[in-house]
Amino acid sequence: MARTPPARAVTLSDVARLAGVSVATASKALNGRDQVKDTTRQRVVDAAEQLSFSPNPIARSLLAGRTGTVGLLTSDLEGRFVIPILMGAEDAFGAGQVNVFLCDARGDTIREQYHLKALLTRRVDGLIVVGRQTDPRPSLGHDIPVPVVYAYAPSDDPSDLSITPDNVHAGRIAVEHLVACGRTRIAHITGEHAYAAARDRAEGALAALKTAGLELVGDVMYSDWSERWGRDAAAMLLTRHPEVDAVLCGSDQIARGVLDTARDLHRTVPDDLAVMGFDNWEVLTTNARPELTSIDANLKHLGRTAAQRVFAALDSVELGTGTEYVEGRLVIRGSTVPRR
Amino acid sequence: MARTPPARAVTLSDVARLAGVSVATASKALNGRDQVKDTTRQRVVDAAEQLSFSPNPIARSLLAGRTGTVGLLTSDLEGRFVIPILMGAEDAFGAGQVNVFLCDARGDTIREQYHLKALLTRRVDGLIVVGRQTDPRPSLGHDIPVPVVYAYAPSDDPSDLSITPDNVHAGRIAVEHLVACGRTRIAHITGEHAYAAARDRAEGALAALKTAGLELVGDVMYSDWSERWGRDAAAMLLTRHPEVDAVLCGSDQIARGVLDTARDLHRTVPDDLAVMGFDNWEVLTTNARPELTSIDANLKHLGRTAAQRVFAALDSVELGTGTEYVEGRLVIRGSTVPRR
DNA sequence: CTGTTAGCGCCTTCAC
DNA sequence: GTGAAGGCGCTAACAG
Repeated sequence: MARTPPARAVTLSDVARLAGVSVATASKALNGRDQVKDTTRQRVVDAAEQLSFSPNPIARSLLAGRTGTVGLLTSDLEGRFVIPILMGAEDAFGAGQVNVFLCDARGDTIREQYHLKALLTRRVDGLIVVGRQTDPRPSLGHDIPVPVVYAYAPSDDPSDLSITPDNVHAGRIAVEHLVACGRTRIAHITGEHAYAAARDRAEGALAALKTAGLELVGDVMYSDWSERWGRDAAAMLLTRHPEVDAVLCGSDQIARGVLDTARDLHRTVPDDLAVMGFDNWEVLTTNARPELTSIDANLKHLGRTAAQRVFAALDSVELGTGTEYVEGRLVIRGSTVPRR
Repeated sequence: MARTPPARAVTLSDVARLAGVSVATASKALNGRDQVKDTTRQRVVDAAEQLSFSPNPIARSLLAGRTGTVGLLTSDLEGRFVIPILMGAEDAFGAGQVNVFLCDARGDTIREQYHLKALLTRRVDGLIVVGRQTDPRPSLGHDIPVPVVYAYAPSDDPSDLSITPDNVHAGRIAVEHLVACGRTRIAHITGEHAYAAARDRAEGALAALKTAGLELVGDVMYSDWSERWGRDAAAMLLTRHPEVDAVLCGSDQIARGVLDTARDLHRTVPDDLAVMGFDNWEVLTTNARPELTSIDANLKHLGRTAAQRVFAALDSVELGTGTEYVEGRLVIRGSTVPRR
C-alpha cells in the first residue's frame, strides 16, 4: 500500500532498466530459462517485485498463439442445471490460470453461431458447450480449430466428446433405494416424455424393478416437470391404486406436488408412502415436509470434468470422443426413511 | 462449406497479398479510413470476404491498449439473485462487441483478490462486481485503473458507483397493493434481520401502512428466509391474531410456507387471507396453490444497467458515483386477487 | 491515394 | 551469460 501504481502499466523493459540488464535477459530470468547467472536472475526478480510487474498476457499470446482463455457457451442461463456445471468449470479453470468467457445463447441457434464466431475470433484455446437438456444437440462441426467438449447435452456426432449425466443409472439407484426400504408397490410420476432425462430415468427404474422381481404399479406417468402435475398425478394415482407404497418422481418439483397431495389425502410420509425426487435441488428438498430424498446428478463434478478434458487437450493430449457418463448419488432424507 | 479453412488463421497480410496492396492499405480499407480509392477498397473487402478474414483482436488490443473485455466478479453463483443480473449484463455487453470474463469468488475475499488481479492482468476494460446481498460490501478501492460498477451489493464507499434494488420502494408497493385489495389487518413475516433487504422492505411496508392510516398486526416477524419459517411463523400468527386478513412475506419461500399453514388451518386464500411474497421466483410463485403474487426486483434490468454504465465509461464518459436504485414491479396472481 | 516505417510488449534465435 | 535483432498481427504517422 506504500506507493500508488503508475498510470501506465509497467512493462518488461521497465524491469530490465531497473535491473540494469537487457529485456531479453530479463525475460529469460523471469521465465526460468537456465542461461542466466543466478545473481543476475535475482536482481531481475527483485526489480520485477519492486515494480509489481506482471507480464502482459496480450503481448504474450500474440506471440504464443495461445490466449489462456476458454469459451463457455451456454444455451440457457435460466435453467438450474447449467449453473452448477458452470461453477464446476470455472472452478477447475480458475486453478489453472485459465479465464473463462461466458456467452449465453438463450436457446437461439443464431445467437449461438454469433457467439461462437466471437469466441473463435478472440482466439479462445478451447470451448465448453453447455446445453439445457440431456437430449443430443447438433454438433458445432469439426472445422473448429480448438478442442470442444459438450456438457450436459451431448453432441449428436459420436466423434465429438460429450459429458452427460447417467440418468439410467440414476433411475436404477433410486429404485434400489426404495426396494432397500422395503417398498414393493412402486409408481413413477415423471416429466415430459420428450425429454431423454425422463425416459432414461424410467428405463433405469424399470430395469431395477425387474431385477428385484417387482413390477411398476400402473404405467409410467409422463407429463410436465411441474409441482402442479405432481399434485394432479398423485391424486389420480392414489385414487386408482391406493395400495401404492412408494412414488418415484422424475424431479424434485414433481415430488413436492406429490407430497402436497399425499398430505391432502392423509397419507403419512414416509410410513405409509415413500416419496423421492431427482436433481437434489436444495431449496425444494430441504424445505419439504418431510425433507425430500433425491438423486443428485453431481453437476458440479460434471462441469469440472469437462474443464479438465479441455485443459488436458490444451497440452495437446488427444481429446477423446464419444459420450462419458457421470453417475449421480443418492441423498437420503426423511421422505423415504423415518427420522427420529 | 465449400473449402476447409486453413490451419493457420488468415492474417491481414494474406488479404493484402490477395488484393495486391500493402498491409497498411488493407488495414485502412477494412477500417473505413477515407484515404482509399473506392475500387481498391472493394478489392480488399472482396479478398477479406473470400478468405473469411477476421482481424486478430489480440494484436489489435496490444496496440490500442483496450481489450474489449470486461470482468464479472461474482461473490457467489449459488444464489438465485446473481444469475439474472449476470444474464442482463452479458446480454447488454454481447450486443456491444464486448466479451465477459466470469469469475466466481465463492464468498471468499482471498479468492476475490486473486481473481481481481487476474482480471486486471488480462487488461479488462471494466469491471462489474456482483454481490449476493443488498448490504454494503467493502470497496475494492480506487487504485483500480478501470471503471468499476457494484451491482446488487453496493460498495461501502460512496464515491464508488453502485446499483442496487430499491427494497424500501418494494415494501411500499407491496402494502399499497394489499390495501388496494381492501385488506386492513396486515402482518409481515420476513427473513433475517441481519439482511438489509429484510429491514428495507419492512421499512417501506410500515411507511405505506402509515400513509394508509393502518397499523401492522403484531410486530415484524424476523427469522430466516425459509419455507419452514414461513410455516411456523404463520401458525403462531394465525393463532394469536386470527383477525389477520393479509400476510406480506419477505420472500417467495416464506410465502410458500405461509400458504401451506393457511391450508392446514383451513383458511382460504385469497378470500379469507391474502398472501404475497418478494422476488418473483417463478418456480415457486407459479406452482403455488393459488399462484403467488410477488414483487419482481427487475434484476435483469439491473444487470443491464450496470453493463451500460461500464460501457459508457469505456468511452471516457465519467462514471458517476453513489448508489442508484432500481425499482421493482408488482406481479399480481391468485394469492391476493380472486381469479375466475 | 498508396506504401514504407515504426512500434504496441513479449519471447526466441543467434551472435558475442 | 548476455544483448541485439526479428517478429507475432495490427494500426498510426509519415513519405511519396
